[in-house]
Amino acid sequence: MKSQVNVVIPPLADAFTYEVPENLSGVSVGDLVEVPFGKRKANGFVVERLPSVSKESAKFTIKQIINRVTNKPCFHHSQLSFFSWVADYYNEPLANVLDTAIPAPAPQKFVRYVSLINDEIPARAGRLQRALLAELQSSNTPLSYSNLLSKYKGAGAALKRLEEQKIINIISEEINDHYINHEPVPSWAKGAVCLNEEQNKALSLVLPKVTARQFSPFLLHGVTGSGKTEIYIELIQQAIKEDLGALVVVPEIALTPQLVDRFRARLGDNIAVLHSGVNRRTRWDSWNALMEKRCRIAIGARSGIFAPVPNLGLIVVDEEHDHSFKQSDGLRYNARDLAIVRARLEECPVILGSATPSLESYQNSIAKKYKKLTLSGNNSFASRTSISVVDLNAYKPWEMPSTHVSPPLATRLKTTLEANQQAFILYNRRGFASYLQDIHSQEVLSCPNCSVTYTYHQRNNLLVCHHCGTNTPPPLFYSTKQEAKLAAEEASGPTYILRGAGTERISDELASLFPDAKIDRLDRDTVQDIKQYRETLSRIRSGETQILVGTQMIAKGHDLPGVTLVGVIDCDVGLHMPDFRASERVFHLLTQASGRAGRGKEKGQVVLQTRSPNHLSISTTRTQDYRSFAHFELQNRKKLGYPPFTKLLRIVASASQSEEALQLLTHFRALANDFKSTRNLDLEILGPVPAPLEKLKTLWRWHIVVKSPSSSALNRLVKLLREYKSTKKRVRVTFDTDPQDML
DNA sequence: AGCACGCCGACT
DNA sequence: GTCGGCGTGCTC
Repeated sequence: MKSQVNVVIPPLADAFTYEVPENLSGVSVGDLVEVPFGKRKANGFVVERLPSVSKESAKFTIKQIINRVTNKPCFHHSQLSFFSWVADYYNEPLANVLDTAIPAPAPQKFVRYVSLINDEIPARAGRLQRALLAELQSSNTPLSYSNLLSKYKGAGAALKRLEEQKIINIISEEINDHYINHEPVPSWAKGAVCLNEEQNKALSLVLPKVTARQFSPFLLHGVTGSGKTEIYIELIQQAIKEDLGALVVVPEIALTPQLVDRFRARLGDNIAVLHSGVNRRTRWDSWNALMEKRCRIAIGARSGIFAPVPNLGLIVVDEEHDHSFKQSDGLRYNARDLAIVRARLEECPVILGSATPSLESYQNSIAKKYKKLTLSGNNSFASRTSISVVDLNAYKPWEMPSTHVSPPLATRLKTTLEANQQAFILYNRRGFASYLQDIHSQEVLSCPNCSVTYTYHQRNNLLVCHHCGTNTPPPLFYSTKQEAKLAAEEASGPTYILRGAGTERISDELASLFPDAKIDRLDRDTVQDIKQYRETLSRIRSGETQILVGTQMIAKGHDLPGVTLVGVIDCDVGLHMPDFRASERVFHLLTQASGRAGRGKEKGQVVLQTRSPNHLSISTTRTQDYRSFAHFELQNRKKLGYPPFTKLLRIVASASQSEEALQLLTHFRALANDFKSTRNLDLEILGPVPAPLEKLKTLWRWHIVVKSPSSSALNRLVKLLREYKSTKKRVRVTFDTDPQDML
């Protein structure tokens, strides 16, 4: 009897029924299959085996699956409830969730070995055959086919003949262990671990939950260097002992070889690493090793939350405050939030760890939804690092050693360099100048496709749009007002002057202040991929770089003992963004950056330059007072009805004709109002208004923001509005559940 | 997402 | 007369 299965095909929402042909009777849930689909072929995931063959429906004839794309399933049946939850919560087709979660299959790879099965040398054997047999006889293990081929010219035919004569055996073996790291674990990562009292206490609260296989969420609030990683490792060891798996999710940028080495040193090769720098083959092997329990620990970036670890004993989300856990296109999921959901479904403990917890998680710990664990590190960081705030309002321009470096920062840089120590200089803006402005008309040069100004980049002498990448050579411009005024007297027309700054400019200023220092830069312009990023960091580690200038990329949790000074050129960057999370972001950034100072033997120093020294984000960074920051900011959020006290839904419509986008959203607004009053729901509907980035890549954008204490009310609203989505094809609509930013 | 169908304007 | 623009609808 032929069986039937339901198949979902990205990006479609419906499931389609297919018949399983007899030669593919092994097809089961989790398989990726090729199916005939209309007049073409498509790939889809088998999500259901139908209990009995449904009676032939008149609506369509059921077609047969053509083939399996992979020879084993891509996910476990037990993962489906999680995938379905995700699909429902974010209102995306299940097929798209699977498409996002599951890595692209890599073709199978085989290695061939040749072994001797008969010692007799056939009389008719030629010189080549005899040579090959001699080589095989002298070896007591099978030899690599490809090695023989490269060593003996034309060996292929000879080996084939010998195989036919049953003198030798050629065996194929699948290679699927690319996930294993063969590099030796560096010695610094090894060494005995001794947990302090605080760590032991935290451990003792989580361990029983691992053993009991019980859902319980923890917030591990541990300052920089307080030993969070050691706790994770201890817990994972316990999980492994009990034959359970473990899943660790960290921000891509924090997933360094150093971090992985620390895990490897203690947990051996039982680890699959998943991040964007891993090639397709290795990623696929890792996925399958986890599927088949050859490997029990997954450590990955955002999409690692989907890793197929059976019998989960623990989920860890490190640096849980990080915004990169939210995917900002396609399936807009948040890996940190999904960690909680998955832990609940799998019934295991989950730890969210951070030195600066997100206000969402912190509020959950106050509300006793999460159990709070605290590592104060015995205040080692606080006592070893001094943070000072420099009020830029107190200096006249001519008192500044350079435009953006204040006297206190310059002094500390000088002593740091003299002591042969290293400095991080944070300026969270790329490029050389933020914009070019005409001194007569005040006109600012901006991108033709987006509603943002062009940024001037000196390295390639181009005006660049940071949103769509458009670039163009700059017109004639001047660096200072004096120059510009002088030039304006001689010529008519616009006279452009550079305004604002970026890391490129800061790097320049430092080079003229400290001509002998080795200065490096770390931002999206200098590192295009993970490899370059790591190279830049290793130049710091080796001591080659003395001053590293960079954007927020330099703030992530690396342990760089030589860095004793962290300077922030302008803390106010990002403070006045039209976003209710601006204060929180700045606080996180400043605190994380401060944490880079003094991780080694020497005492650390942090210099925060600002024009608003009394701003909460800056004053609490100086006093290292997370608690005060969180409580003040939570009060604000409560007053204004923002998360964590409400849930948000953001609806963005974009179109080449601005009015069309607005029209659709006006219609949506009416539908939402209707929905609200007929169902008597607590929804606050804001907009439509132009999105803060009103024009992006030639499209005009409008948005609606809906606030509600009930996420299910928002979810139902999206389901209702999606029905209408298809009516206007010229307008693109995206629904963002729990948006991280409003741009 | 593809791919086809079908209905209107502009041209070898 | 056709060619081709894209709006609409369907795919087991």
